[in-house]
Amino acid sequence: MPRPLSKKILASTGGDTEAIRVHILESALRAIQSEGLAGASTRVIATEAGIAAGTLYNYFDDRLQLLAQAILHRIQVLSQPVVDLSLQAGKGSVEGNLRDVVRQAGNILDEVVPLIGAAFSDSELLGAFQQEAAKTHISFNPVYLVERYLSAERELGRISPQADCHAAASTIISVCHDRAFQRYLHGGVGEVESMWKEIDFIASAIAPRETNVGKDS
Amino acid sequence: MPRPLSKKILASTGGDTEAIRVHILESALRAIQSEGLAGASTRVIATEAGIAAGTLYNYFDDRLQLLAQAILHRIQVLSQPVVDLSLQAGKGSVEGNLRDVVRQAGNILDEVVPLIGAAFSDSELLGAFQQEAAKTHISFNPVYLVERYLSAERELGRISPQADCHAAASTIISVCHDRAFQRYLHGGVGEVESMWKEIDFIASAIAPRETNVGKDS
Amino acid sequence: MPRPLSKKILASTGGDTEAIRVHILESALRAIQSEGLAGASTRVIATEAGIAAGTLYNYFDDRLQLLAQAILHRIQVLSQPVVDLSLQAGKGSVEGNLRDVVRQAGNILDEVVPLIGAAFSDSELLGAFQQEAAKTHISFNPVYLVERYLSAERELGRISPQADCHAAASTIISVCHDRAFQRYLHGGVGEVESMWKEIDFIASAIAPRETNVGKDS
Amino acid sequence: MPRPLSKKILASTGGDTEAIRVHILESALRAIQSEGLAGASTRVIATEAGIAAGTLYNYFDDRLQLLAQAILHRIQVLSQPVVDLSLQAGKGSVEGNLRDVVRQAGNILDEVVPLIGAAFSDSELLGAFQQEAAKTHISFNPVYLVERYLSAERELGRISPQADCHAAASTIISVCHDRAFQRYLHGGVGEVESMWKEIDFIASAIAPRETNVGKDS
DNA sequence: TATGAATGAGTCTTCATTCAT
DNA sequence: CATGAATGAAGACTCATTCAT
Repeated sequence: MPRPLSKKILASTGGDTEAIRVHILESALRAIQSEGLAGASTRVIATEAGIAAGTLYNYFDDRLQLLAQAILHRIQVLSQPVVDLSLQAGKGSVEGNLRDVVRQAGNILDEVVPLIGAAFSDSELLGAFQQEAAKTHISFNPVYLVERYLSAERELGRISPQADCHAAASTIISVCHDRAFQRYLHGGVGEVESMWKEIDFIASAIAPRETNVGKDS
Repeated sequence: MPRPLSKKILASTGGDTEAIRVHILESALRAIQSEGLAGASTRVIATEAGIAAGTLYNYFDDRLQLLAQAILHRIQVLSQPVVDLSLQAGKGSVEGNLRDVVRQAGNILDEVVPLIGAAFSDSELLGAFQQEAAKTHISFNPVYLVERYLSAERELGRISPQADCHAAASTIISVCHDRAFQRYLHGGVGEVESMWKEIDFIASAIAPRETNVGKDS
Repeated sequence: MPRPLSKKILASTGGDTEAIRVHILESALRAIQSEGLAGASTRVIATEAGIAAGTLYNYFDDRLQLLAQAILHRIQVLSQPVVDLSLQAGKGSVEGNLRDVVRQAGNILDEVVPLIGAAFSDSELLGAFQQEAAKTHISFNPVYLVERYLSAERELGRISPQADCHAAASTIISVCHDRAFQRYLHGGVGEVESMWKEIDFIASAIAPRETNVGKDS
Repeated sequence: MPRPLSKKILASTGGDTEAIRVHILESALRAIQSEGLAGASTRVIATEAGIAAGTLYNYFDDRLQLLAQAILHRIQVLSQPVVDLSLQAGKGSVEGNLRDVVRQAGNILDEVVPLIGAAFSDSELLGAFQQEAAKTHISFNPVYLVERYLSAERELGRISPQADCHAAASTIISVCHDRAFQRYLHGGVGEVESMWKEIDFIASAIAPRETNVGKDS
C-alpha cells in the first residue's frame, strides 16, 4: 500500500526518474564496495538505497544489469575530473609531470580495479558489463591524454624527437594498471612509490639524448 | 548405491588417491573456465568430474579450498615449461628474444588472468587462494627471469651498460599483464601483436647507443 | 510463481501477519509432536503449514528460534486456563482438591513434558529455548499455586498448623512431573490414577492430627 | 585391505566379540556426552572407538540401535553399585539415611537424565530405546530399594506403623527425578541440598507420632 | 572380518524475482 | 509507480549406509 518514495529520497532526487536511477546505482556501488560483489544482494542494495526490493525492477531489468551499470557509472564518474595533462607541457620537469599523472591514475585505479576485478568472477556479469560498456561511449582513454602531453613536450624539445610518444604513454599506463592490480591482489596500499623506478626508466628512454647534445656542442 | 568410482575414472586414475584429486582439480578448472568462478558450484564440479557431490569432500575441506587449489594447480602446470630465457643471451636479437618471452607470457597469462582475476571478487576466495599459495612454492617470477636475461645481455655488451635491467624487466611484464587483462576484459583474443610497439620502445630504451657512438667516432 | 498465500491460510488468518506467525507456530508444534523434534525439519514444518520453505524465514530467524517459540507458545496456551486453586480453599476435601490439581497438571504435563524434554538433546535448542523463555513472562509456577492454596487451607485450620506448605506443594508437583516423564518414557497413557497413593500420602502428612486431638480430648 | 582390529583394541578386548561390542557402546556414550546426541554421528563414534565406520555395522543394525543400547548400557552400569539401603535400617537416623540415598540417586540421575532426555527428541530413537528397554530386564528399581528399607525401619519401630512405605518411597524417588531434570534444564549444578526440605517433609510424615507417644506415656 | 571411499538424499538457509495491493 | 510477502530453485555441506577389497 505504500505509494510515495521516502521523503528523504524524493528530496534529494526531486522525484526525477533519472536521478533516482543514479541514486540506486550509487547505493549499489556502496553495497559492492562494502559487502563484496556476492554480498551485494538485491535486498542489501534496496536497503542501502532506502527503497523496497521490488522497486529496483522499475529501474533495471535485473540484478546483473544493475551491477554492471553501477560499476560503469562509478568508473565514468571517477574518470571525469582527469586533468588535461597537456596543459602542463613545458612546465616543471617531464619526469615530475609523469609522476603526477601516475599518482593520479593510481588513486583512480585503486578504486576501479576491485570493481573491474569483480566482473571477472561471474561470466554473466562480465557479459553484462561488456554489453553495457559497449553502449557507453568511454571517451576517456588515459593513454591518449598522456600521449598528447608527450607530443606537446616533444614539440617543445623537452623530449627526444625520435621518441614514440604513443608507445611510451601506453607503457606508462600499463605499468599503472598492473601495479594497481598487484596492490589489490597483495593487499598492498599506498605503494605508488614502487613505480618510480619504472617511470624513471621510461622518462629517461624518451629524454633528449643529452650525450649527443653535449658531444655535438 | 554408494559403490565404486565410475569405470571411466578408475581407468584414467588407476584408483590412485592423488590421481583422483588431480582429476577433480582439473574438472573444477574446466568448470571455472566454462561457467565462471561463481558458476562453479559443487554440483557443477562434481558433474564435470563424473562423481557424486559428496565425494568432493573426501578430497577437499570445502568448495573454496578446492577452487583455490584448482587455480593454483593450473598455474603450476602452466608455469612448468617456461624456458630459461637467460640461455638465449647472445643469440638472435635482444628485441626478438623479448618478443619471444612476451609471446610466451601472453599465452600463459591469457589463461592465468581470468583465474587470478576471479579471486578478486571474493575476499574469502582470495584468502583461501593466498593460504594455498603460501603452502605451494611458486618460484616462477617472470620479472626475475627477464631481468636475469637482460643482465646477461648487458654483460655481453648487447644492451647499454647504464640500463636499469630490473626496471626494464618489470616494465615489460607489466605490459604483458595489462594486455592480458585488456584482452580478457574486452573479449579480444590473440592480439599479442598490439604489444610490439611497446616492446620495441623498451628494447630501444635499453639498446646501446651504438648509432651515437658510431656518429661520434 | 511467488504470489499469494494459499486461500485456505488467508481465510483462516485474514492475512494478518501475527495470525500467520501463530499459524506457523502451531504447524511447527504439530510437526514436532508427530515427527519428533529431530524430524521437524524446515521442510516438514513448511509442508504442514502449507507454505513454501523460504516463507518461514520471513517470520523467524532460523529453525531453532521457530522451534523454541513453537514450544513456548504451546506452553503458554496450555497454562492459560489454570484454575486459581486458592479459590477452592475451604470447599470439598483437601485431598479431593489436591487430586483435582494433580489431574489438571497431569493433562498439561502430558503434553508439555515431551516438548520440554526435546530440548534436552540439543544444547543449541536449549539455548534458544532459554533465550526465548527469557523474553516471555511465564508467571505460571504451579508450585506457588499449590502452596498458596495450602496456606489458605492452613489458615482455615483444615491442615496442620505445623505443615510446611512449600515443601508439600513442591513435593506434589515433583510427583506430577516425574509421573508425566514416566508416562512419556514408557509410552504409558492416562495413568494419572497411579498417583493417588502418593497424593494421599502427602495429604495425610499435612492433615491436622484430628484423630489424636480427638482421642486426647 | 586392513584386516585386524587395532592392537590397542585387541589388547583391551582380547578380540572377544562381546567385549568389542561393549567397547563400542562405551565409545558411543562418550560421543553422546561430549558432542550431544545429534553430534554423535557414526563417524564420531567410530573415531572415538578407534575403528572404521563400516565396522560398526558388524555389531549393530544401525545407528539408532547403537545409540539406544549405548544409553541403556550406561544406565545399567550406573545402577549396578546402588547400595542395599535396607542394610542401614536401624543405624543412624532415618532422615540421615534418606538423605544419603537421595544424594546417591542424585549423582546417578545427574548422568542418567541427559541420556534419557536425549531420547525424547527423536521419536525413532525413543522407539528404539523403548524396544531395547523392553528386552532388558531392569531389576533395578530404586523405589523398591527405598521401600524395603522403610519397611525394615517400620519393623524396628523407627517409623510410624501406619506409614505407607511404598507411597513414601515412590514420592522420594519422584522428587529425586524431578530435581535432576530441573538441575539439567536450568544448568544448575550440585544443588542437591535444595531437596532437603522436601526430604525432611517426607521423613516427618512417616515419623512415629511422638506427640501421641508423649501423650500416651 | 575390518576397512574406508563412494554415494546421494537430505539439511538449513539465501535470494532474485513476481505481483496483488 | 512503490511495496514487500511469497516463492522455490539453488547453494554448500553432512552423514548413515554399502560393499569391493
